[in-house]
Amino acid sequence: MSETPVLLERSGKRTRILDAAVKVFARKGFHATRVSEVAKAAGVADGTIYLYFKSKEELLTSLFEDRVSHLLAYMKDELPTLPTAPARLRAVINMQLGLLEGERDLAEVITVILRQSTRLMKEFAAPQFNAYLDAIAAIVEEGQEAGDFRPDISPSLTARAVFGALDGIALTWALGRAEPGALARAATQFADLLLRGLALP
Amino acid sequence: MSETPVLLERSGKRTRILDAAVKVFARKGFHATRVSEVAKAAGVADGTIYLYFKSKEELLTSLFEDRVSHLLAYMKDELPTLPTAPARLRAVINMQLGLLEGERDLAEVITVILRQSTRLMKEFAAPQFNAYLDAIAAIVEEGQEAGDFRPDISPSLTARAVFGALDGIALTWALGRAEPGALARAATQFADLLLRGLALP
Amino acid sequence: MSETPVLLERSGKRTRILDAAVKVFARKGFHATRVSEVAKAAGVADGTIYLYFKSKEELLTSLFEDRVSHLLAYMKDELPTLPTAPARLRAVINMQLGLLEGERDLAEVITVILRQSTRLMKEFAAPQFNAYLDAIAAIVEEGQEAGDFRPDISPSLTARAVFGALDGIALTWALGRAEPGALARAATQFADLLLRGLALP
Amino acid sequence: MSETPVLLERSGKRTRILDAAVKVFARKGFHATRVSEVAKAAGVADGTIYLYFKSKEELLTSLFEDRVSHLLAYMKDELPTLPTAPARLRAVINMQLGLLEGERDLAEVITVILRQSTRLMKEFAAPQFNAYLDAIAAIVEEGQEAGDFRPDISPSLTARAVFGALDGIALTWALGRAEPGALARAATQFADLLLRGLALP
DNA sequence: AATGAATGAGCGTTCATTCAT
DNA sequence: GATGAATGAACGCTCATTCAT
Repeated sequence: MSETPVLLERSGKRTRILDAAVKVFARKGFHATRVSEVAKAAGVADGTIYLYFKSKEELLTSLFEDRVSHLLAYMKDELPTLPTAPARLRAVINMQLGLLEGERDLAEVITVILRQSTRLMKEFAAPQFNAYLDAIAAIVEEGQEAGDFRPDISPSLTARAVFGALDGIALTWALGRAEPGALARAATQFADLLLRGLALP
Repeated sequence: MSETPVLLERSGKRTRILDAAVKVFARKGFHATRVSEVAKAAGVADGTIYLYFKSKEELLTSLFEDRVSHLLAYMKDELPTLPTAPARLRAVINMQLGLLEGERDLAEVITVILRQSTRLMKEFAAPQFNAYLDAIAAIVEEGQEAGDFRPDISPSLTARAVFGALDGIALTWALGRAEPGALARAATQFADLLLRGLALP
Repeated sequence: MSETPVLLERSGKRTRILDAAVKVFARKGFHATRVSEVAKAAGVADGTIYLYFKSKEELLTSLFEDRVSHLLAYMKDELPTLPTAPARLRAVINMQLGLLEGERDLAEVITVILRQSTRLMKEFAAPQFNAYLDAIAAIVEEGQEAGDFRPDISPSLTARAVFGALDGIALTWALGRAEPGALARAATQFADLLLRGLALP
Repeated sequence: MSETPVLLERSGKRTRILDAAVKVFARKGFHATRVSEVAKAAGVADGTIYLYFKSKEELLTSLFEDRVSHLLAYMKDELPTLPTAPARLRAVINMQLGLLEGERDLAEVITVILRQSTRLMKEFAAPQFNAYLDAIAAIVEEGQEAGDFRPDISPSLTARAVFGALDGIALTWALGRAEPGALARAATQFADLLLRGLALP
């Protein structure tokens, strides 16, 4: 009963292309991947990719946006409902690692591939990245004000350390160390480590 | 008996090329940098680069090896002389951040550029990276055995988190956030945070 | 028995496409024009164009044929009714320039765009072009036999010069030099110049 | 004894490429010619062309500039030394046709191929073309003031007609009509025709 | 050793054309 | 007939690498 879709999208072709892109990018890296390889993996013609994405680079961008949108939505909607800063911090940790659990390819794309396009990294990812850091720093600050966290540690430094630690955990996991399913356990342990470190003496 | 390399090296041309490479790679990224640009920045002809390095990729590899060799030597020679695991962990932190302090370009190359060559990342950097992680994990393990660190946290996880946190700190610093000179302060704060987190209850 | 085309044509869609093509070709040139642009300007779908024309090139061909058919018909039907060679030559001049007067786009298509497809120029336009030249040469020859024109000038050369001159006049007019409405005046002046040059001493 | 050349140019590689380009462009047209075909015809690698020319389009531009520079130089240096307007007009005619005599390929490039790149035609060729027309118009005007030419014919119209006629003559010659060597004869006849037409009654 | 002109494989992207609906 | 999403062949250009000097 529906009229024609707004633009293309009848079949899940866009989705198929994105799914193919994660796989191929993860295996070969961004620059070493030819657009025609993504097309073949997606089962579409080379040109079809350009009906859905402006360029190879935009394909990577869209991938990132598409997969991370849940995460950002969660940050906006769910986090504020948690009562304390420690709970919120724990939630962020679970979320960032949970996003990747079971999606090794995606993990590799986000931790490694995304950094392969300098332009993309500086113009596109950096702002989102900074916003994410700011959100974490805000939680730390609130915890300090509420007396949950020791006040002598820079929230911004903490944010960067937390993000980096999670990224590092995901990176080694993606590159093949650590057993599958380990991310959940890692999340708990890291949260313990961090919250203990942040606790008042 | 001399440690000096077998070939070339008289004129320091190899060094000039490496120095130029750090600068140009940091500014433009690995893939976006043309070999001819490095040549021009080093004041040599394009072909000359190939007298000292087998390929553009090997140029990046060599850069990494050259700059990180101090760090590895330090790990082998100096660390064991420190009496306790906490002291050794603190030293590693100071070292990794200290390597980069004052060398923003190098920091960017190691935190960002190195990941731009997938092959390099997987074949070359990963082993060294793992060795580094193992060294950190060993310290944690020793600390746990000595009763300095709580025993319920995976040394390997800790290693990855520590490396990632330091890398994340360096990354944001390299990309322009945080004031210059902040790395030293960051090192102290992070060490406090970490050691408190690791301490026995 | 009807002269109307066998297929299609009811809706005047073919005409709409041709009209759109003149405009777009004139503005952007043959190669720089995308079929989809003509389609959009004509208000039809891309594929529709292929119901009326076999290819982009045939679109240009048809355009030429369609617009020039009047001219060729005129040459066959009206010219012979004129009594003298000078009168016929003057008529040809008025006709060739008159065809374009008020149709700047068409003028540009014929003087410039037509030459942009080498194949079209050599295989399609050349024969028609030669027929046209021959017709002019015939007039000159008749004039020489009738004693109206000096006999020492090659009719074929004259034909080429006349066509070229008219084409050159139209070209500069189409490209923006010379005021609108100038073509009629130009026709008269050029006819004076030519007939004087051809006259017996 | 000479030092290294200013930029490349040791061998006549630039010349070889231009020579090859005239031939291939003339045979296949601008758009239908692949850069690799020009390279092969010139006996150089594809990439070499880009050491001498910025783009395929600039190759055509350079061709035009290179070949027409003699003509422009002649217009500036020699024409003014001729005593009367009729002599100067005759000289222009001989020159324009003489440029092409014996260079059928060049003739085709100038009369046909040059018009195949719309951008080139409008941005590059048009100004030079207009300058050329102005030069011819100036001669006609001088002739009128000196009483050599009838005053009732527009110099600018005449210039366009002359250029067009010569272009048309060259075009048919280039496309295969008219015997070789005919251009010289054509020049004389056309000059007679034109000067008679311009003469005072 | 040093040079830098020359090489040529490689690839992102466009767009005329097709065809399932 | 009409549509427009899909196709995939085609090509200009770049740049790491080589090698004659």
